[in-house]
Amino acid sequence: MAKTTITDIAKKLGLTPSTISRALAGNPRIKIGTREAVEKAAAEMGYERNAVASSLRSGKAMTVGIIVPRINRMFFGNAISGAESVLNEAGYTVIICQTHEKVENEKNALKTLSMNRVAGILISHSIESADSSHIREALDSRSKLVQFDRVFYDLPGAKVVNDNFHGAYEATSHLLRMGYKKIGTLAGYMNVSCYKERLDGYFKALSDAGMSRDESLVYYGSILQETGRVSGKKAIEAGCDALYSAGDFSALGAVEAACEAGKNIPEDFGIVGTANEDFTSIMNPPLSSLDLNPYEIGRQAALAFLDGSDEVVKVKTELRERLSSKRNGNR
Amino acid sequence: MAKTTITDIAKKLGLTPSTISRALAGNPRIKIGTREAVEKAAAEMGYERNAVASSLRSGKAMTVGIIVPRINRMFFGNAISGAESVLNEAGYTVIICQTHEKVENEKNALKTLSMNRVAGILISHSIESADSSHIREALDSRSKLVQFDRVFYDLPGAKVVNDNFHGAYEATSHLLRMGYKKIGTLAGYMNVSCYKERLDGYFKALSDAGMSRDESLVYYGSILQETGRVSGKKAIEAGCDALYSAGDFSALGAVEAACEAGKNIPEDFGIVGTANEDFTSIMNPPLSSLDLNPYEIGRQAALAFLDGSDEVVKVKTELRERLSSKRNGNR
DNA sequence: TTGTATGCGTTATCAC
DNA sequence: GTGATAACGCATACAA
Repeated sequence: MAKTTITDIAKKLGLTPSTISRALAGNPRIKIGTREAVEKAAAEMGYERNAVASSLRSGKAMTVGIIVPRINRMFFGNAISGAESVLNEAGYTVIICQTHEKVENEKNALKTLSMNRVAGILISHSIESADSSHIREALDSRSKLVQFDRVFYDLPGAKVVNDNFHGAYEATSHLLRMGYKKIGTLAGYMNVSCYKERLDGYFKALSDAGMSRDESLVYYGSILQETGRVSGKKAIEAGCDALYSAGDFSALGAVEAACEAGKNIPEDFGIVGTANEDFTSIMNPPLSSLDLNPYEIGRQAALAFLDGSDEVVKVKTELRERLSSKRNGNR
Repeated sequence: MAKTTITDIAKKLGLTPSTISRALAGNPRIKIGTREAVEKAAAEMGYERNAVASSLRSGKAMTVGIIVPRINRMFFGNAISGAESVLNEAGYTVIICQTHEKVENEKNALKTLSMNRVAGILISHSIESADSSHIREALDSRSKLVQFDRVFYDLPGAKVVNDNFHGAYEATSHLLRMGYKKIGTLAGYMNVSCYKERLDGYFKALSDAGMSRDESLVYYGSILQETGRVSGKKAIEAGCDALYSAGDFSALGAVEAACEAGKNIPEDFGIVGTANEDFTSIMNPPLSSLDLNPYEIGRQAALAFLDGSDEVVKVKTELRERLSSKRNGNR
C-alpha cells in the first residue's frame, strides 16, 4: 500500500491540498469544522506527513545530527540520551554518527549530515582531528554547529564543555590531601580540548601545593586500557605513588600495572580516573573518578542548538571518591 | 551561502540540469569529457547532492533506521556498530532511536522513521512491547523490516538472533559440570524472545542431566542489577548454589547478594551471566558470561536488509568461562 | 550524447 | 476561509 498523501485526503473531502496542508499544520485561518474533518480523515486513512517532501519544500529540516567518537562509551551514550530528550521533545529527529576516533569517518559523517540538510550538528570530534579545518569546511549557513566535550574554540557556534580545569584540580588536590607525594598523570592528547584543560588543572593543583611543574610526570597518549597499563608501569618505575588519569579505561590499566608491580591500592598507590564509567564502582578496589555529568552536557548542547546560542557553557564535574584513592588514616 | 544545486552547475557549464544529474550519477550515456567537466565544476563549487530532494524524487531513501532499547548497553552499541559498518559501506545513512524500554517511545520511533520514509527498519523491541501489534501497524510496503535479538516471529521480514537455546544450554551444562547441584536462573521476561529461548535451553540442560522441571528455580523479571540482587538473595535463601542469569547486570546483582550472604564465589556459589559486558572481566571475581557476538548480529541484520532476505539467521554464542563459575578442583 | 518535460509531496504566495 | 499555482532540487521517461 502506498502512503496516503494530502492529495488523497483532499479528494476524499472535496477540498484542495492547500487546505489539507493548512489544516494539518494548525493554521488558524482554517474553519474549525474543516480542520476536525481533515484530522478525522487523516487518522482514518493512516496519513503520515512526508517529512522528506515537507523538508524540501519548506527548507526547514527537523533533523539534527550528532557526531561522536563512539556510542558505547558511557559518556557519549548518556550525552546522546540527554540531547535526544530535549530534541525529540522539540519535534526533531536525531541522526547519530560514530567516527571511531577516525578523522576520515568524521569527514564522511559531516558530509552525510550536510547532504541530508540537517538543521544542526552536535559534535564531539575524534582524537585524530588535529585541528578544526575539516569541520569549518563542512559548515554552511543552513545548519547550526554545536560542539560539546571536545571542542575547537576557533570555530563559530556554541560550545558545551565540562569544567575540566576545576575538575582535574579537585581530583589532584584530593590525591594531595590523601598524602600522596609524587603524583603523575595520564594526560591524553593535547589537540583535544578536554584533555588539555585537565592537564592544566592538574598542574595548577600541584603548583598551588608548592610543587614545580614537572613534565616527566606527564604521560601523554591514548586513554585506552592498554596504554594506561604501559604508562602506569612507567610511572611506577619512575617512583610515582599516585596517578590522576584523564580517562577511566587508562586508569583501569594503571590499576593492573600497579597490581602487577605488587603495589597495594590505595596504600602504596592511589588512582583517580575520569568519566565515572559504570565499571568504576564495581572494580576491586572501586575506582575514584571524576563524574562529567554527560546527560547534562547533552541536554545543554541541544538547548544551545534550539536557542541558537553562541556561548560557551560549562557543566560542573563531581568527584566520586572511592577506595582507590583513600589511603588508610585519611578516609 | 546557499548550497550549490545541479542547476547552478548547469548554468556555469552551459548544460541542462538533467545532464548534470546524469553525469554525477555516473550514467554511461554521458560523454566522458562532459562527465569530467561536471565533476570538476561540482568539486570547485562545493556541490553536495541534496539527499532530501533526491530521495523524494526517486522514491528511494538511502536511510535506514535502527531502533534499540538503549545505545549504552554493550550489546546494542556493538550491534549498531556492526550494522553501520555494512550500511555505510553500501551508501546508507543510519538513524538511531532509543526506546529506553518504553513501548510509547517505540511507537514514536516507528512513526518518526515512517515519516522520514526510511528504506528499512532494524529493530530490537522494548521490554514493554507485549506483542507485535504496534510494529505491524507501522509496517508498509516501502520499508523493509529486520528484527534482531528480540524478535516477534509472527512478523514478516528477516530475524537475526542468537542461538540462545544452545547458549543457555551450554552455560547451564557448564555449571552442572562444575558440580553445582541446585541451579536457579534469572530468566528475564517471557514476552521477549531471547529470554524465552534461554529459559528453554536452561531447562533442557537440567532435564538432560536427569533433573525434573522446577519452576521454583526460575526468577522472572527485569535483568537489572537491583533486580538481580533481590532475586539472587531469594535464590540463595531457597538453597540454590548457582545461577544462570540471562543478563550480566542481574548477574552482577546476584554476586552482590551472594557476598552479602557470606557466600564464597565460586566455592559456595557459582554464577554465569549473559552478554559479556565489559565489566564482567574486571569484576571480582571475574564473571563467566555468554558472549552474544553483537557486532556480528548487527552485521547480519544489515546484510539481511540489503539482501531483502526473509530468513531467520542464528548467530553462535560463546561461553567465556571465568572464575565466578570455576569451582576449585574443577578448574 | 544531450535536451525537454514532468512530477515526487509538500508548502508558500497569491488571489478570490 | 479556501483555491489555484508555483516551486523546493532532483531523477527519469521520452524526444531529438
